[in-house]
Order: sequence, then structure tokens, then C-alpha cells
Amino acid sequence: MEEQKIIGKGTWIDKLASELLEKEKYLGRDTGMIRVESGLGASGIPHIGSLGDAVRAYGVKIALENFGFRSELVAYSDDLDGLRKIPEGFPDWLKEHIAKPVSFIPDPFGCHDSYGLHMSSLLLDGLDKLGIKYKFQRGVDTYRSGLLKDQIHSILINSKKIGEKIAELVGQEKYQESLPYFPVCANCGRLYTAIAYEYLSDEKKIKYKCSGTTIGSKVLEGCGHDGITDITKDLGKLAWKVEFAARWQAFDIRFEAYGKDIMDSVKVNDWVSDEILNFHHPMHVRYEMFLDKGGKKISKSLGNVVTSQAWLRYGTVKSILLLLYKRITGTREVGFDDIPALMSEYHELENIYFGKIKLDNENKTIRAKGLYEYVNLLSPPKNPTPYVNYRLLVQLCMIFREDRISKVTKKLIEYRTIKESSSEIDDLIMLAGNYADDFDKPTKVEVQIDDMSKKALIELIKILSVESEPDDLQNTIYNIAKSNGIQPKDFFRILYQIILASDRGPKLGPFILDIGWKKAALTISEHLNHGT
RNA sequence: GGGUUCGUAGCUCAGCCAGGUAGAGUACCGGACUUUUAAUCCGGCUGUCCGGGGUCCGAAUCCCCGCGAACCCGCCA
Repeated sequence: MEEQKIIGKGTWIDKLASELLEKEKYLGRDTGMIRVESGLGASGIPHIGSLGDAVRAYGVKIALENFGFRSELVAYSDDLDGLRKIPEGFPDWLKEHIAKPVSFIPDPFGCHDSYGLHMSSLLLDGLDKLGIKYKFQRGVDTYRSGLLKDQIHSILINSKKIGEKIAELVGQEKYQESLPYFPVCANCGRLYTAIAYEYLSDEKKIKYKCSGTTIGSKVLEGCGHDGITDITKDLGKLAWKVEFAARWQAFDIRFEAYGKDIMDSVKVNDWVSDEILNFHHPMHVRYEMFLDKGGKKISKSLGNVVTSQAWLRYGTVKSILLLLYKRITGTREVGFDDIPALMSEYHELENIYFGKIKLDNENKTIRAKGLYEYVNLLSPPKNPTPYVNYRLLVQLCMIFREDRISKVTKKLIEYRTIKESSSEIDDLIMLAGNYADDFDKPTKVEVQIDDMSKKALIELIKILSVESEPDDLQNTIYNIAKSNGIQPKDFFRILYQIILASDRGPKLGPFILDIGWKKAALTISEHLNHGT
């Protein structure tokens, strides 16, 4: 077998970047600045998967830079998009804004200038926290300042040809009738209800009538307005089937990833870019959509959306980047319960990178190190970060809920897991603590306590007022049960139910000393009072 | 109708995209420890890698043909 040639750092990102460079070389285009693009939706709460588009495009950008080229990520917010449906949990008054551009709808949360800006800000905030750098481009500004006017013109004068091609490529026939451009109705301010029917190419103006449309199964009445709009100034936007192409040419985009849900649009746009705008379409990579795991109860916040903000409550920035960079195909379901595994996996990569773990396969070692570098956005730390197994932390955090950081740290030092406390470990305890609080919350159990057990419990409370050695306490509990004629098995279960809300648990004597005998006594007496 | 992904231990899945000894967690079995349950620690077992063909010195991995499951598109952006 011939030797495997390792490209760049051996990841799929390097492979993509090198294919992109080969393609550009073949086309003979200028490679002084290679721009990559990511589209940001502005219509709903951004899922962690929405970050994937930008994060992966950014990966290609830094891979290109690693190969010695200049590159830039354009984050384009599609905020002229009309609101088609109200996301779950959002206020009802949004109804009256259906079909209006999301940038002209008030922010339901009241913290941004508009609905659209609120949503894109959430996404950009996520990117900022991950350390992704980008050039932000708003759809509203793009159209308002006429950045796409030449492309719009070319597309509109070829609209017949395009309409036929769309029908041929994807079977959609509406653009044989109407123009692939949606004006914002000057009268009612809505998109989609205004149908563009004639392009006056000399004046670069479009005639439209606000005659209404259907979105999904819903019929939207038009306001009947007869209007004329100037494509260089007035608001309106190209249909998706042609808009990407216009952007690609206008911004000179050479790479854009896409999710498989918009496969058809990309197919049409590639053709429009090549044949109508004479701009060879950017290289693509298709990725799978991220779905929420079914049946998982997430916090009671809006919907069940796995957002980057929520993720960062439990996991580190690196865990998100690892999720998105480890591969581009395959992952379909993602949930917060992936966090512990990703945290460990990152730590393992770190150990490989710093030579603490040796793999038997050299290629795999190179790729693991490469992945580690990408997760650190190609600026890996000089030294490994202190780390404690995340699952262990979650376990400890379930036991210690108050004064958590110092108590868990103390235990870790006792276990010889760490030598001393550090801010990194503190952060990890906080994250694992949130995880323990939100997902491993013990359900309240109504404990059945008969009179005999009650007497035994009271006796135990008295004993607990004197601190003792762990072995003694274990022994004491056992004896209390026996002397009160209770099966030790049953008595232990009652105690576990009271203290841990569980039928089972760690060895009880030392455990009570861990959580504090005073607190244990208090918990038990509270339960007794509550029961009577 | 068009397209994509997935199928690996009893269960949940990693490994596949750049071929090189079949992996983890859990479950199970045994041992240690414990004056109860459990936890913990140590050791062990577990495979038609969906089926069939091809390429290769070598295939879970790449290619082709099937079977099964899920999802996307066939409104719209």
C-alpha cells in the first residue's frame, strides 16, 4: 500500500479546504482573498445546529489560513425574511405581523430593535462565545443599499429562462408565472402577498399587486394594493431559489455549507450562478440536520430547543466545538445528555495532543491532534487544562448542593483526584452542578413512615447530635433499626428515601458525615413533621 | 415521485468520511469490601459489524446490488 499523504492537520476540514484550493486553481480565479459564507436564519430561536453552519465555515476559513491564504467568513443574516409562523411559546399578538419582514416586527422580548435582530443576536452571541470571528451582513442593509441590484437585474431579465429551469430541476412551476422577487407591499408592509408580475427593465422597476398568497395551509389575503417598486432602493427580496446566487456573486463567495433541507435551492442557485450570473458557484458541503432527541424533557423555557446558551450552562465552549468539528456527517440527534461524553472526549484528545496517551496508529494520532487543534481554533493552549471526569463531578454535585464548590473540591482532594483547587476546576464544578440540578434532580417521593420507624428516626436524630466516626454511625444505624424491631434493610431504604429521594445510595454512615450530620438530622426531622 | 442518512455486543451507541488486532457505557457472571440494600474496586463473558457481490496483500470502513428503519424535499423562505 502506498503511504497515506496527510493533508494539513488530517481532518475533514483540511480535506475540504484543499479541494477548494484545487478547484479555485483550476478555475484560475484570484485567491488573494477567499471568502466563505454562512447564512443565519432570523425567524426562530437558533438551535445549536444553526451554529454548525457558521462554525464549520469558520473551520474552512482557518484551514485556508493555515495553508497560507487570506480568508474571511461572511455571516449573512436573512432578516428581510417574512415571518411565516409563530414559533411555539411566542406571544399571540405576533399573528398580526405574519408575512412582514422579521426586521420590522417588534422584539417580543423587548431587548432588541426588532424580532429579527433579537434572533440573529442570539446566534451571534453564540458565535462570539465560541470565539468565531465573522463579518456580519444584514439582509435588510444589503437590499436597502442596493448591493444586489445588478444581480437582481440580471435575474429578472432572465426570469423566463430561470422559471423554466426551476420547473425542470425541482418541479416547482410557480416561477414560470411570477417573478422570483418579492416586493414588500408599500401599503400593508407584507412580503409574499404582493405578487410581482412585470419587470420594467429600463427603469429597473417592478409592478406588483398585493393579491394574497398561501403559506402552508393558511391563506393570506392581500390588501389589493397596486404598486411599483424600484429594485435599487425599495424593499423587497429575491426568492430563495435565486438569492444565494446573487449573494455569491456580489460578495465573491467561494465556499458555503448547507443543510440537506435546502438541497433543491442550492441546486437551482448553482445553476443560476453559473449560467445567468457567470460566476462559478462556490464549493459546497452538505451536512445532516441536527434534531432534538425525542421525548426528552428540557427546561421549561420556550420550546425544547437546544440552544448554545443553554448548552453553555452545562458544557464548555470546547464541547460545542468538538460536537461540530468531529465530523460533518452522521450526527442526527443532539441533546444535553451528550455533554458528559463530549467533555471526556475533549479531555482524551488533549491527552493525546500532549502525549499523555499514545495511540497505536500514527495516522489516527495525527488526526486526533488535528481535531484538537481545530477545536481550539488552531491556537491550542501551551499546557493541558486541569480536568476532572465530568460524570464524577455530576455525582458529587448531586450530593453537595450547598456550598458546592468548596465541598466538592475538598472531596476531590481527599480522593487525590486533584492536588489543589483552581479556577478551571471551579468552572467545571459549576457546569456539572447545573447539569446535576437540572437533569438528575431526584423526584420527590412521599415516604411512608410507620410509628415504629418514626420512633427509630427520632432516636437517630438524637444520636446525630453527637459527632462520631463513620464506622460507628453505620453500626449505630444498624443497631437502632434492630432495637426497634425494624428490618435494617427497610430502615436503610427509608433513610435513603428521605435524604436522597432514592431507594438506594452510597454507604450511609460516611455519607451522612459527608453531607453534614446536622443537616441530615434537620432533613429527617423536617420529614417527620411534614408526615404528621 | 426525487434525495439523504442509518443498520456494529442483550440494550444505548462510538469506530467508517484518509482501509491495518472489534470498542465504550450499561446489563450479566465471578471475586474483594460492607454487620442491610447499594455503591466502589478488581477480573471475566458477550459479535453473521443487516444480506449478497466487487476492489485490495488486507474491508465494519471504499464501490455496486438488495432488505429494513428514520428523515428531508415535492408549500415557502
